[in-house]
Amino acid sequence: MTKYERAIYNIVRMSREHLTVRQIFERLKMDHPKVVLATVYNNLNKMWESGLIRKVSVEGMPDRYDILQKHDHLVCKRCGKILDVSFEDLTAPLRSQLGQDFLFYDLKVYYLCPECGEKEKTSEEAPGQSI
Amino acid sequence: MTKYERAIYNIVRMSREHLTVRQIFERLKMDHPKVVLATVYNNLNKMWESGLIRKVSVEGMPDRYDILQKHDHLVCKRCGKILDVSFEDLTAPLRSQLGQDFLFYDLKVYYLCPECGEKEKTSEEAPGQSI
DNA sequence: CAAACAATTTAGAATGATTATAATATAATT
DNA sequence: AATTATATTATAATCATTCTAAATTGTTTG
Repeated sequence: MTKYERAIYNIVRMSREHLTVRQIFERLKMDHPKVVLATVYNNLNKMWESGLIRKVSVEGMPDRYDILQKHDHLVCKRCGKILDVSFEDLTAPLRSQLGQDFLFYDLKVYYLCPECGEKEKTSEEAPGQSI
Repeated sequence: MTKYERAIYNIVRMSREHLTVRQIFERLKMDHPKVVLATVYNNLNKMWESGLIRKVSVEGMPDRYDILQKHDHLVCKRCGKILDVSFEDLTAPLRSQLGQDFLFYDLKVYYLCPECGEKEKTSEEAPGQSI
């Protein structure tokens, strides 16, 4: 592991949030002011390809990264903020319903976070919804 | 509904695949050669915001659109191709585990499609993986 | 240690997706 | 028909991401 790879990995690992590439870059620059955005992309892709980190995508927003295996996500459909949650494991029932093996699954539950729930009531300019 | 809105809606509705904006644009141009990409974006966003169509995002790929409510997705982790599947409904158990109401959920199961499963064995240049 | 080779980083250009803007065209309303 | 509102066009602008080639660093081996 190179020094940047390790540093990026630690930023992703230590963060309670789900960081975008740009946020990771900003944090990395605190300790390594000369680093360049492409390096962050290179290392994130490398670690993603090797399965070390996970990419989380929410429609219309840049991908985010996290590290913890085995958890699900609670996503605010309005502001896109993500919380970790752990629902009961679905691997076995999904495999049996699918009738074949698979690699992993991704479960997101969309809701309105407390702040957005408030705003939604008044504002007519809501960012949008899914499904 | 304007003529473009209706036409775009029908393209999304009729397609067996999950189309990207660009694919929808290409199909729309067959019947309406003068239409412009921004119109496709405008109408898709409008229909997405009003809940008429659904946006499906897979990490690292442009968003795709579909129409059917109430189904899940089987995604090839290598090429990103999406198939519709219907697992048993999780609304009730998720709500009770979460302890609160939510808007909807999104369940994706990642696997290697037959073509990619083959390639994976040989090629050392695999596009990557998640989790 | 030094030469040779491999891998990483940099800088910046290139590509793609999406949004914003202002002008024009179309549709709806009085 | 005149007025107003809404959609569409044609760009330009903005982001996110990838690519390229050169420079740098790291590793291996004579």
